[in-house]
Amino acid sequence: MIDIKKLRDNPELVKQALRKRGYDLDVSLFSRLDGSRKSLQVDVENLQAERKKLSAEFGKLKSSGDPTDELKKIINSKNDKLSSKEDELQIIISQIDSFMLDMPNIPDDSSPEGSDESENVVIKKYGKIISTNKLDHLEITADIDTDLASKLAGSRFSVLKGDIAKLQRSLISFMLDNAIKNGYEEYYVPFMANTDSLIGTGQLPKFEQDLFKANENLYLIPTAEVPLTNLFRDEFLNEDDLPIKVTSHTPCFRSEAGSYGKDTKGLIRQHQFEKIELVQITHPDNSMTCLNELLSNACQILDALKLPYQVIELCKGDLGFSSAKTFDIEVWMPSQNKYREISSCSNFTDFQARRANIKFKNKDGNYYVHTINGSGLAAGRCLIALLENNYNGSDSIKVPSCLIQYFGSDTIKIN
RNA sequence: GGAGAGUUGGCUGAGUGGUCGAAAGCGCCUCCCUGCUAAGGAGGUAACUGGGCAACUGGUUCGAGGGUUCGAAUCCCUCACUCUCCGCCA
Repeated sequence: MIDIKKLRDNPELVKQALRKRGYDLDVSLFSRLDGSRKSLQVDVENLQAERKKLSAEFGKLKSSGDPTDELKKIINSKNDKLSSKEDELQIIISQIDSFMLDMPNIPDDSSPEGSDESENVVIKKYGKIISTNKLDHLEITADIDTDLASKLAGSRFSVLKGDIAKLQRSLISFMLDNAIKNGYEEYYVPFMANTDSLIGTGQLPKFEQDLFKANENLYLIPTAEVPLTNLFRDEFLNEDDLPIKVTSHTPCFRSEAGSYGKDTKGLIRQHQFEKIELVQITHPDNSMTCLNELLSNACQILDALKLPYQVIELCKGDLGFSSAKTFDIEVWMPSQNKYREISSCSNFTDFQARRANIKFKNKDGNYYVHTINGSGLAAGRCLIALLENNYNGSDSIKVPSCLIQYFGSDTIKIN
């Protein structure tokens, strides 16, 4: 949620900033709503103040034994007026609330201009593309079984067997240990989240169709960003404790509504996948520095795995709903002959902090923190990148040296 | 699943119809004292929000939502959550 004061004071400025990400802000609707809010609120508060005074008088009359009938009549008629005004005000306020909740974050000035992904900017390339392998991960190993998964659950699920399952587990352990080494505290969290949490991080109310709903108030998490960030919801944090760095490995669940026909084969786009998430709760003064640190924390994984990748900076038009600035890390997928997203590292500035009410106090006042997060990394996609890049073309896959201590061997034999 | 207790400020916790946005303690801030530190003393310190250039001045909020009442942290109803005991269970 953006600062409503900013919107009141500079609606045109906000409108222009949001236009760059393709959002058309209805300024006249907002000023109409906010105008009615203002006059109604003044009326309501005046009536409330009057009632307070009259009720106190009533109490005095009552205790001195004087008649109260006349005053009661006056108060009652004021109350009638008050409650109808209150109802009107309530309606306007809830309209303003949903207006604000539907509005995306304002892009950071430093994000490149552009209207869609074609205008994203490559800012770093790492590693040499050496694999000439054309086989995809399903063709390389039979131990990734999507047919079996469809018997169990349906399309967009997978069953991993034997060394492949173990390799994914090794990746997860390596990534977590790396995060811990970088100062993140590991958490184990619920894989379901309530609506307040999902509103806090920005998935609700706008993107309900992307989530799996378990019951009236519970959803499967689409990313550990949700539980990790909401650990701090409605908290006052210690300014000296910032930045707070936390991490967790969780499965992530996405309905992938609207992605029919996209990435239908293999593990690229699944309803359920494993991910290590990095989250930082930062001081607003240095959140961009923290974002760069988090980005390099994520890149370290691919460096260690020796997988070719590139980092791109999203242009304003391609930013996610809650983000002010985003770097995507894309790993080389030989079978597709292109880079695919394996992490998205974003600075949400105070957007999530406002929704989730995460603040710190110092002697000058109360301030919203900034929130930063990114995958470090998506384990499923990392697994297939590893298989495809490290396949020897016939019968084995090389295990990178950083994983050997977890996996227990330097090669995977395949049939 | 059964029975009971609870949810109050940054934290602990008192408060059963008006004098309560709320005692006390902790924490924090300012000052005094002290060679330094510790201890001690004085004062200050909830959040959100409206109006106003400002000084300032209103309103809301005691888990959430309804109700009773001139007036609700306090009484009634519904719901959520937490804890304890019993049952069941990985």
